[in-house]
Amino acid sequence: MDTSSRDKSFAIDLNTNPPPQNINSIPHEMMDEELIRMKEENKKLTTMLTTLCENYNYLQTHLIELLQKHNSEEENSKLLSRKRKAEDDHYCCANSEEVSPKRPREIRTNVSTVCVKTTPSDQSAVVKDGYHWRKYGQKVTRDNPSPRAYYKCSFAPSCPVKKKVQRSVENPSVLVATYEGEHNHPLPSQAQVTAPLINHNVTTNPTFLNKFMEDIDTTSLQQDLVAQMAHSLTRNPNFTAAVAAAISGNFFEYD
DNA sequence: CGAGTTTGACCCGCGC
DNA sequence: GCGCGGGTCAAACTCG
Repeated sequence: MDTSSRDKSFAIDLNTNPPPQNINSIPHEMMDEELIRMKEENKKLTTMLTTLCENYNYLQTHLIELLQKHNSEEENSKLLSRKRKAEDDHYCCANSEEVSPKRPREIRTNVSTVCVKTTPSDQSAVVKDGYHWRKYGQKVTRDNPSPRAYYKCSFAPSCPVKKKVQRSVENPSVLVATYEGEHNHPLPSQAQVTAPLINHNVTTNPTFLNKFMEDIDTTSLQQDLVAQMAHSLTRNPNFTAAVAAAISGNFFEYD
């Protein structure tokens, strides 16, 4: 996302009155009035921002649905590929009893992929999702130089959920976590959850999403928005003067 | 000392 | 049948 272009679209003209030359000459009544007006304006801005975020979330959800549809269509067109055949075998076994007697084949139910953007300095392949995971293996796969880590849910001993975490080939700053199965226990802690880029079930190849999702990280966008607004507000001399007036007004009240 | 991680070995399915 | 590659196991190791 281009920040410079957003500068203009998010610029806010508060249209506040210019500050008087001598702040002490303002009557208290006027200061109070101004303070109330600023509070109302602040409330309006908060409402605007909330609406903006809601609209954004709605659009993101809608877009993910469209991407899922797009990917499933793409998958259907590759029926003869080798990998596809292997996946078909996996899924057909979910409905059949023909499994190996030595090691029962994994029944892939509820496979979901979650992409999490990490900071470039963060080299750990850890996706904090609130659950407790125990690493039981690591492999370097052929199609990706980054090692793939294998985790089992360790919160409940009987929990069948497994997780694979690997950095994206296209964008190493994006961690791709693949979850298999369903937790048979409640979420241990929701406080530790980091905002994933996608928290919907996406049974598709995540690489297509990665490039796109880089740009719409929820957390960073909200931070960007706040930064943008703060930047616009602090650059507006009328706003800074009004804030100064309001603050000094408060000081007068305490005098 | 227990829980979690590392890592080499092993298992198994698949393609040739 | 053989080799390759992904997934799992388990002993050794680390850490709090």
